[in-house]
Amino acid sequence: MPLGRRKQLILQAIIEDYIKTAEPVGSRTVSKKYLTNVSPATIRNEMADLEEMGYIEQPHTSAGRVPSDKGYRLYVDELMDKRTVNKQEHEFIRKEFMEVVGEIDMLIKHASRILSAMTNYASIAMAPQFKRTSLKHLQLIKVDSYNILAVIVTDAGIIKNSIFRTETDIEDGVLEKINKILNHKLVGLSIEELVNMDISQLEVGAGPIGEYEQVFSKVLPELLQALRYSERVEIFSDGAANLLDLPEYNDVQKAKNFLNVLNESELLYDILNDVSNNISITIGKENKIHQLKDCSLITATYSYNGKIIGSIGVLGPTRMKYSKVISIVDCLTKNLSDILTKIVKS
Amino acid sequence: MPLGRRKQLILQAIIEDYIKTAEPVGSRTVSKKYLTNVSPATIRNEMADLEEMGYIEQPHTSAGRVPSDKGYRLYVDELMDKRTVNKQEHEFIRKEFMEVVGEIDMLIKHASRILSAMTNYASIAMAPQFKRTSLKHLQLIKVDSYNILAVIVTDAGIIKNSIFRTETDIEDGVLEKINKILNHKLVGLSIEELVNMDISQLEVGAGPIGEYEQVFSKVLPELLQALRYSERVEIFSDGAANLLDLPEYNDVQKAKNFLNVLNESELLYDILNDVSNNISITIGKENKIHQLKDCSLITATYSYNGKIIGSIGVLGPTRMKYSKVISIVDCLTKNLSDILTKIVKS
DNA sequence: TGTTAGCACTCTAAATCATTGAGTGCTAAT
DNA sequence: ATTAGCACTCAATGATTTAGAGTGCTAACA
Repeated sequence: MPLGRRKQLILQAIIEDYIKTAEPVGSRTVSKKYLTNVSPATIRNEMADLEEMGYIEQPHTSAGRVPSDKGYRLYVDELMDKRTVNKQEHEFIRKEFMEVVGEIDMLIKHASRILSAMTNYASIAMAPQFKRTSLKHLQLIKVDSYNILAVIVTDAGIIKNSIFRTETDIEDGVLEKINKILNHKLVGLSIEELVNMDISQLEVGAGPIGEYEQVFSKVLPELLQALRYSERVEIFSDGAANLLDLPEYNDVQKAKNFLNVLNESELLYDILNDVSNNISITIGKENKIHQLKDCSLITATYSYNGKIIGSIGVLGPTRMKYSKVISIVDCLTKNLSDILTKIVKS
Repeated sequence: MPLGRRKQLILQAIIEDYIKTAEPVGSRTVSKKYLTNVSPATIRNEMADLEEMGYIEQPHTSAGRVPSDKGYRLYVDELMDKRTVNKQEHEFIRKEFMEVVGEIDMLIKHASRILSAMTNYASIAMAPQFKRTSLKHLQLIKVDSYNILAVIVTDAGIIKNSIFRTETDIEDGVLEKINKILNHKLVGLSIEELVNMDISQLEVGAGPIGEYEQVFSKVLPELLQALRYSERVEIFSDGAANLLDLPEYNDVQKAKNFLNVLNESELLYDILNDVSNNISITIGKENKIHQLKDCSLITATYSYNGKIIGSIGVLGPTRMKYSKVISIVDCLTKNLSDILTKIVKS
């Protein structure tokens, strides 16, 4: 049953007023501020219908109405005005990204900070997923007689290091050769392929490898181990304190719940990892994590060279400024993708 | 004026009871639970004295007494029973450290997590300060025609990477030579020395350098830049949510203040950086950061090969379980130092 | 002289109660 | 179909009371 036009307007009014004020919205308010040519009584009737349909709820008999998750969902999908970032916001994002230097993880961390600063909600971000990138350069370095450092460079400028021991003192020249061979064989493969690779397949390869087989059989497993270990991805979050300003978190217990989630990298990883669409919006109980049943989450992916390598998002109350947040998240991830792609190309 | 013995006992009783309960302590309580052979009236007299001397305070006329910062200070310095970690705790720390793998920063992060889990307060930690370590190995790697990756390995297994561009396509052989020269000249120097080094001094050095001067003059500044940039040290914190369980943070505003401090890496860096003694205890208003005037901070340094390279600490209310926390922080940093030293040697 | 019992006094926290007002649902009139 | 009118509900607010924990002081005591 498609909602009548007036019902839509009333629902929209209720949601937008509630987003602003966090107070239940009464018929009088709607009539005065939003639908000035309709009387409160009429609106009351409509509201009763909307409640019956499950779009709004009443905290108690003598209070106004509050949007339900279903209401927010309709709002986001159909009712809301979809805005884009304004000039100042766009400029702000651009500027903030200008002054970033250093490792790529720091760039993501910074992006997270920007996001929480601009939205006044909490933000979470996942550093580029190593496994989604592909090998660009690999180098084994002899740090001292018994320690070898593997340096792995992939797409998007991600660099990983791993130190491991060997019992035998490998000659510089040999390592040099091994480096050449490995790079020749492996560069261009995705890390995911590498990790699942059958080592033996490589070992029985063509000519020159056999010569160093001993060293290989020592070094390769360690290298794969390092690769596997690096699959773990850093998770950042920022702006948790912002939420304490919101009336819904006046209850310290709720705030604590929330903070606990933000500290569980595993959980956040799960949240950020199952993002497939470009922008994903999760409202209240739609959330898999039950601790977040009063929260909404807006995430978006960022990519390198058109390939999705990570995601970043905003976590706030269901009473969220959806339109604003969506536009900001969208703009931010686009900028982020651009920068990532540029950094490496330029 | 040295406090009389009985006054000491009373002060100790008040502090320990207050640490447990967070409720002002009355004369009756002290008489009943701690000094059973002294009447409440007598204790009242003593308490009036203690208050005059500034060791305790009265929230309001008809309440019990609460320790002042000065009182806690005396308690920590002279009154408190100095305990050490018990077997379970010791075992717990040992075990937790066993299963750590991966980068050194992760080790510190994990240490921070252990600390907050064991104490139920918030913990902060500083990753090893790059500048306090010395160069072990340096390698420039050609990633592709125009990008060079500098890998810097120092003491305690710290590894830093930096990618930079060159306009000229440097030959592999040349880079190889430069690596040799740089390592020969620079290995063993502390990063601090390196950073403050006069480049020209190196450039006009003996024989073989001249040959590659052009390349050198391109590469060295970038390298120094990378070193300087790496001086920034990662700061971790954990367990902030623990504090929300404490009655003193029932006030959301206070909690927010606190969280904000924990998000300001700069502030935390300052806090952790000015640690000179092995263990340092800062109580309430002794703290330089005014936002922490209701908190106590216990920090300790950890070291590699006897050289201090970082520190880690616990942040909680002034009503902190000093003895317990001190023993845990002490044990943890000792273990950490051991492990750091072992990792690299073994 | 140090200690203690007794007592009046203070002040917060909790409980109780009345009041206010925002908002509703229903009915009847338009 | 819309709206004015009205009785009703219920949370929030504030005033008032009560209870009790704790103090300081005085006077008695060892």
